[in-house]
This record gives sequence, structure tokens and C-alpha cells, in this order.
Amino acid sequence: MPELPEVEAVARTLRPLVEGRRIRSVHVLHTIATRPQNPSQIARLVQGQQIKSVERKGKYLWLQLTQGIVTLHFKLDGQLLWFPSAKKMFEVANRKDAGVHVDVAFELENGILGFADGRHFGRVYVYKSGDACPALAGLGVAALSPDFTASRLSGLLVASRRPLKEFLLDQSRVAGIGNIYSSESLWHARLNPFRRANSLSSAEARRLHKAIVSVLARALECCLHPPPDFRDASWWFQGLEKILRVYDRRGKPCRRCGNEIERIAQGGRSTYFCAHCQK
DNA sequence: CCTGCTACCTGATGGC
DNA sequence: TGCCATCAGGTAGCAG
Repeated sequence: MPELPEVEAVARTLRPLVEGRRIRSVHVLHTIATRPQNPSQIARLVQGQQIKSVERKGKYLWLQLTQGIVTLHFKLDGQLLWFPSAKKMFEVANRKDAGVHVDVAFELENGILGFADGRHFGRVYVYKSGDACPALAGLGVAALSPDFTASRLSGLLVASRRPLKEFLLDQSRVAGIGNIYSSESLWHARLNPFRRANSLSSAEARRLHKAIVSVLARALECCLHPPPDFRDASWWFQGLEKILRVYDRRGKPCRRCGNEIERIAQGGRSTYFCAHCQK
């Protein structure tokens, strides 16, 4: 559930399911998801603890325990699954025919929370506190948080000479924007992805801020209707293509000016944009 | 410090 | 149909 809106929708769906529950045990089924932390280390820190809350910053999700945290990062394809019992989970998980790859399972009083990722990119780590997690500590201002203001964005832009597209993907500056919503935000702001961050006028910076906020908010609404269904391993976010204006539209007409949408590579990732109306 | 490149995995898709 | 190349919503780590 890659970018901020998807992870936020997951967080909201997860809260009523796990908040206040106790973690009876942890099963690490694929150690690649937790390496270099080992299963016994994880079990020792987590088992028996209560989940006080579910938190999110950028694309990171974490379970706040009585003491310590469990961070979850879904990378490209990771997802959460919910099973009524360990028995039910092992009936479908990690069998050749089923296509359900649970890497880590948390056994709670009311069911099993599985972290699943067939590609094994996603990661689950345990820390004694939020401050002890370097990845969380390195995140910049959270997009959609009250701190993410136009002037805050403007200050960050001025300090960077990177192309706008790469600037937006840098989680240490603004946390939560990924490859889809960076292209979308630049299209809405009518800004060319090659423009240097520090070349923007203050009016352009405000335009970009407004575009980011509206793109993420709209995507979140979409991600909540319908909300994630952890009981269905084949479930995925629906209908996002309806709200996307440029992403994955190479060769199609720009919805603003009719010019052909281009796809180019920046920093090894695809950028979609309209060369005619994004200046 | 900053930037650019590679690696990490697996599965789906498209061109020939 | 088969095969190979390319692509995928992300980030850590490393070299320069």
C-alpha cells in the first residue's frame, strides 16, 4: 500500500482491530522481512505487550506498544491480512498453491494480524522506542500534517537544486509522496518535473503545496471507499485510476490541453507529464 | 553534506 | 506459443 493515502487508509482500518489488544506471540515465517533482527529478539521485545495505538508517518506504519514499537513498511506490494485463528492462517498461508505469503504474523487475543508480501520487499522491525528507529527519525515533514504548510514547503524547495520530481520523492524532506502522487501533484501544479526545486517562485511553491494536499486528500478519500479488506488476500485499492490525471497515461491526451502525455525516466523511475502545459 | 547508482525480490506484461 | 526484456505504487547502502 505504497504511498501516504494508502497507508493512512490501512492505519484507520487497523485501529479498531488491534488497539488495546495484547500480542500473545509473534511468528516470523520469512526472516528476510525482519533481518538483521532475529525472531527471538523480536519475540522477546514484543510478546505479551499491549498495542496502545497505531501510528503513521509518511509511508511508515507502526504499532505503539506499552514499551517499544513495531514498524511496518509495505514497500511496493506488502499488505496486511487478518485471520480468525492461527489454524485458518496456516490453511492458506505459505502454501505453493495459495499465493498468500505471510512473512510475519502477530497472534492477538481476537485473531491473527499477518504482514504479507509475496515479493519480500516489505519490512517489519522492532525498537525500544520511536527515537531508536533511524528510518522514522530521518523522515521529513509529514505531508497532510498541520506542519506541512506552503511556507514550510517553500523553505525546503529553496534549499534544494534537485529536479522537482526527485525532490518530491525524497522522504527526508517531505514524507509520504511516492511515484504516482509526485507526477500527479506536478501535473496539477502545472510544473515541469525537470525544474530545479530552488527555481520556483513563491506563487509556484504555493501552487505545488496546494496540489500536493489536494491530490493526497482526494486519493485518501478514494482509498477509504471502499476501505481495505484485510480478510481478502486478493483485495487491493480500487478506482484510483479514476482520479489519476497523468500517471500511466503515456501517449494519451493531456486532460487539460490535449497534448500527448510523455513518460520519461528520472532517478531510475517513471515520470509522466505534459510538456505543453507543465512549465 | 549532496547526488546518482545498484541491489533487493517476484510476477505480470509486451514485443518479437 | 515461447522466450526474453522490461516494468512495478520503495528505500538502504555505497561511491564519488
